Amino acid sequence: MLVGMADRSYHHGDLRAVLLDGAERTLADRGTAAISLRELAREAGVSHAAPGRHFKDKQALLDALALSGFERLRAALERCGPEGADTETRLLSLARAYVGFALSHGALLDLMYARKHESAMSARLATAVSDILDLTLAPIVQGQADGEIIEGDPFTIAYTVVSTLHGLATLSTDDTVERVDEVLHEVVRTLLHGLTPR
Amino acid sequence: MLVGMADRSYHHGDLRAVLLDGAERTLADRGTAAISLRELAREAGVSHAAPGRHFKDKQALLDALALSGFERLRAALERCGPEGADTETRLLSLARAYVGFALSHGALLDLMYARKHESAMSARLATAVSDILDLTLAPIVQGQADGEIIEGDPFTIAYTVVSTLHGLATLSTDDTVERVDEVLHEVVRTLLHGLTPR
DNA sequence: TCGCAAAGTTGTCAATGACAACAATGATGG
DNA sequence: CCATCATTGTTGTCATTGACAACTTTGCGA
Repeated sequence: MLVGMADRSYHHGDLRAVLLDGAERTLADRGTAAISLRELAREAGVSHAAPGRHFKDKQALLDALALSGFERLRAALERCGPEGADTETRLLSLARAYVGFALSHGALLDLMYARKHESAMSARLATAVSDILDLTLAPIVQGQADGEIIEGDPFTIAYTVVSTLHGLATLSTDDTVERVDEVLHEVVRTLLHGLTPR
Repeated sequence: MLVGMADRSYHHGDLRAVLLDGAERTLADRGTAAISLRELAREAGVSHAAPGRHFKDKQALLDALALSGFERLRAALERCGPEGADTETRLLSLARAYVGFALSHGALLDLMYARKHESAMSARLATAVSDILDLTLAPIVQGQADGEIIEGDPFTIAYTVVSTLHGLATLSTDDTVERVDEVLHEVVRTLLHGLTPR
């Protein structure tokens, strides 16, 4: 039985990652409150105190999970970026990626933006949020260079865009994918052209 | 000692409300995980099982708290509405109220939109969200009637506006009030006039 | 190879949420 | 007026949990 090296001796070798995986699964289908260090330990085939070697706290594990979420969200946003395209295409692509992440990792997104992280970790999380902001900054600056986006502090504009995407992603939970994509188009259109008649 | 009728006999008379108040205080300064039914009971001067008479579950208490949050948010949005004003003024007012709520009740807002409520309660919460949406629908419809807002499904437009406000409110936690108000203006301006040059 | 740090183990403790069985209270209707 | 009975609170108990302390195994590097 080489399956997943189920029978290791003493040293697990990969416990930290296994704990994070298990925590994310529990988070996704039973919520944050259902995450139990002891249960994760049992599932990993390890003693109840073993998780303590990798996470000083339950909160430390949640923080690590949040950080991992930010890294994956950033990767998804980076991956989706057609750099050469026009501003509308780029924004639509970003919006789809963000909302897509929210739809498939809703509970994780909640955790990522939860206002309860440890102070030591919150600096790293702030950096992670800032990285996300930077990813939307690029299309804005490019758009301004091309004359497709109005003048103004690009940081503020990017913040506006991220706010909108994040709000949309947060609210897009119960609706169907079709409905979400419809609203998503409208949101990007509004961002670019506004609500007032031209 | 008549202070707060500290010595009632057997029947507390107001336990449910006291528990909710205590839970909200704990939520605000120590986070959701720190809410303990037993601790709330102790603070209320009541036995450890008494909360069970009012909330079948810890989750039931959290759900009730979320619902109360939605009611207060709705009240704040209703209260702020200068009905006669132009669209920009109304939207700015709504945005200030929403972000103001987020700044003073951040953890509660997280709880309100947390993806983990009981199915029985989630219907009521969905209604609460829908009520909020309705409040932004009014200015949109009015704006359309006045020719200040473009044609189009007012529900979709309102959804867009709420998304933006909610995203802004969610992200406006660490920043200073001045910064928030600056971004808030930019967001409303963008909503109305768009990011592309005219 | 010796020593030591990393990683895992057992044992324990107080706190918690949930539940069951019981008691006090006060409202209602006969 | 008072018997009944639902409401609300109480005590007792249990399994689970997070945290910690003390100890062991492992493997790496000086």
